[in-house]
Amino acid sequence: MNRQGLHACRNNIPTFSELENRYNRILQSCSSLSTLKQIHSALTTIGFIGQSPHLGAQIIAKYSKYEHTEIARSLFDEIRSEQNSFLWNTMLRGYTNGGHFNKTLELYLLMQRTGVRPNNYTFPFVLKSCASQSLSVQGKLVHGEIIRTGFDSDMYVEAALVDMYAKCGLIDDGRRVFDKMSKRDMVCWTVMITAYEQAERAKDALLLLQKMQQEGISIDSVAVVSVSSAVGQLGDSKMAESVHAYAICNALLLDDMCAKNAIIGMYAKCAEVEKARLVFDSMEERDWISWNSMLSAYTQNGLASEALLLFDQMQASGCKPNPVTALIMVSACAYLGSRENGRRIHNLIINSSIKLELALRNALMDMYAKCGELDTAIEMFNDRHPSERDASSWNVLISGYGTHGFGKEALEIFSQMTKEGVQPDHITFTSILSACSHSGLIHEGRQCFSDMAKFCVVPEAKHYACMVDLLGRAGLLYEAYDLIKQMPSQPNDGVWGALLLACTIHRNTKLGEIAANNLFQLDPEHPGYYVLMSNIYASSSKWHEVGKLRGDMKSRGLRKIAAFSVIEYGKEVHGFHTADQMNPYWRDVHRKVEELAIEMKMVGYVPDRSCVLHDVEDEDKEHSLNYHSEKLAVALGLVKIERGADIYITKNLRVCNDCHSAFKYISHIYGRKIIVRDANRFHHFQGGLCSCRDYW
DNA sequence: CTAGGGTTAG
Repeated sequence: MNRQGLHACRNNIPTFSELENRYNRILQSCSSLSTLKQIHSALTTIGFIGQSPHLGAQIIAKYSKYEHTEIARSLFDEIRSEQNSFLWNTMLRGYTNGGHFNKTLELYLLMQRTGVRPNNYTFPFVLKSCASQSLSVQGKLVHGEIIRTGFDSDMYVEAALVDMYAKCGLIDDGRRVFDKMSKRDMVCWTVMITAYEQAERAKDALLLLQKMQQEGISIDSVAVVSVSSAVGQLGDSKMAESVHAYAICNALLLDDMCAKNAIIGMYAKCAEVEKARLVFDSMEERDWISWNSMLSAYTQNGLASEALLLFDQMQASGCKPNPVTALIMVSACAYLGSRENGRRIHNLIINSSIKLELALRNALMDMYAKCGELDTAIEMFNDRHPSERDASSWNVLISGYGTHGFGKEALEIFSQMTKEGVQPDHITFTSILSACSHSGLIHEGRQCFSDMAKFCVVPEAKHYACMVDLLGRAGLLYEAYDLIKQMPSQPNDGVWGALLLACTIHRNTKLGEIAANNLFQLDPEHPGYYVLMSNIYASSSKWHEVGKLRGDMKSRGLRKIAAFSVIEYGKEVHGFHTADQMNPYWRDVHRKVEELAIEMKMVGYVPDRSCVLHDVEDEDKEHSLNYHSEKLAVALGLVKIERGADIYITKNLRVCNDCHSAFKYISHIYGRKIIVRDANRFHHFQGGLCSCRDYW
C-alpha cells in the first residue's frame, strides 16, 4: 500500500468528534426542507442522532426554522434527557420564534415536571411567550422561579422580565425590575423606553431617554423607532426635527427601513406632512409599511386626495396594496365622500387577493354611509351572518342613520343591537347621542346618556360634547352649560366648541363669550372659534367686538379656514373654493350661477345677507353669496350631471343658512335630489325641503 | 442557544 492509500485509510476511520463536525457542516449548508429530511433520515439510519445531542439540537432548530415544529418535537422527544437543558432551550426557541407561545409554555411546564434545570437561556423564551399573550399571572410565576433559581441578576433575563411586565400592562412592575438592575446596556434602556411609549406615556419615555444619554449609553436605530413614536404622541414638531437630525448624524437611518418608516409616522403625527414626504422620497427601497405610513400621513392630516394620488403611484411602482393599505384608502374615500374612488377601491379589493376581514368590511360600510349610499351600507350589514355583526358594524350603522338624519331608526338599531346581546362601547354612545342630536330627540338622548352606566360605559368628554350639542341645538343653552360644570373631568375643546356652536345658532352672546374664552385658552391657534364668536357679535351688531376679534386673529396670523366643496362628475373630481376660475367648466358654472340667482328669486328666494355679515373677511356683497363653494358645485352638477341622477356634494364646513335655503329652492325648481354632506351631517334636498327639517 | 422596533376605522 502506498503512502496515499495509507493516508486515505486513516481518514476512513474518523473520530467521533470529527464525524460530528463533518455532519454539522453538512447540516449548516443544508438549505431546503427536503435535504434536511434526507440528512435526518441518514443520520437516524446510522444511529448517530441518539449519540450526539448537539447534532440533534441542530436538526431541531432547522426544522423549527422551516416551520415544522411537529417534526422537530418528535425528534426532540426521541432524544431529550434531563441533563441536556440546551436541547430543551432549542425546542423552546423553535416554538417561541415560530409564534407558538402556548407550546413554549406547555414545554416549560413539562420541563419543571420532569425536573430539568432551566438556565439563563431558558427564561427569555418563556417570558417572551408570556409577554406575547399578556399572561401576567404566568409571567409572575416565572419571575418567582427566576428568583428561586438565582437567575434574577442576569441582564438578558431582567430585560425580558421588564418587557414581559410592560406587555402585560404592568409597566410599573417592569420599572421596579429595571431600577434594580446592576448593569444595563442599550437594549435594556430601549425596552423600558418602548414600554412607556406603548403605554402612551410619551413624557416618561423621553425622560428616560434623557437619563440614558446622561449615562453615556448610545442610541441605535431600534431605539430611534420607539423614540419617534413617543415624539409623535406628543406631536412636538421641533422635537421631531431634532430626533430626525440625531438619527441622520449618527448614521442610524442608512439601510434601516423600519427607522425611516417610523420617522415618517412621527412627522405625520406632528402635522409635518411635507417633511414626512421628503423622508419617503429619499428612500431607495420601500416596503408596505413605508407606503402605508405615507398614505396614512396624508389621511391623518386631512389630505385624503393626496393619498389617492400616492395610491396610484404605489400601484404603478408595482407595490400591491395589502389589507392595511385597503383600510387606509377606504377611509380616505370616506373622508372625502368620494363615491367614485370608493367604488373603484372596493372593486380593486375584490379583484385582488386581499381578504375581506371584518375590519375592512366595516370600513367599507362606513365609506358607503359617508358617501351618501346608506342603503349600500345597510345591505352589506344585512348580508352578514349575525355572528359577524360585531359592535363596530352596529356602530357604523347607527352613525350612518344618525348623520343622515334618521334618529328614530338609529335608536331602533341600537335597541336591536343590545337585544342581540352585543355590548355597546364608547363609540356606540357617541354615535347614538349625536344621532339624537341631529334629529332633535332630546328626551331620547338624555335617556341614552343616563343608560350608559347600565352598559358599563363611562361617559368621556366626547359624550359630554354630544350632550352639550344635543341640548344646545335645542336651545337649552343653560342646561348645556350646567352639564359642563358638572363634568368630572376638565371640559375639552369639543365640549366648549359644541356650546359655542349652539350659541351661534341661538345668538347668545353671554354664554358664547364664556365658551369662546375657554376655547381661546385651550386652542388659541384654531381660527374657527374666532369666526364663530365674531358671527355671534355680528348678529347683534356689536361691530366693535367683531373688529377686536378680527384683530386678534390677524396678530396671531390666523386665517379663516377656506370653504371647499367637492362634486364628482363621472370619473372627474371637481373641488371649488369661492369663485374658483381654474375649473375647466368655469364658463358653464359661472353662467349657471347667475341664472340660478334669477330663477330662485322668481319663486321667492330672498338672499340671506346675515350670512355675509357673519364673515370676518370683507364679503359684504350679495354677489359673494352666489359664489359660495357649494353653489358653484351644485351649478356644475346641474349643468353636467344627467337628469334623473342625484347630485352629491361634500363640503368641508357647515353649509351656511343662505346655501341651505337656496338648495331647497333649487331642488324644487329643477326637480332634482341634491345630497350635501357638510362637516356635521347629510342634507337631502328634495322637492323644496331638506331632510334635516332645517334643524342642523 | 438568550432581551428591544415601524403602518390600521368608528
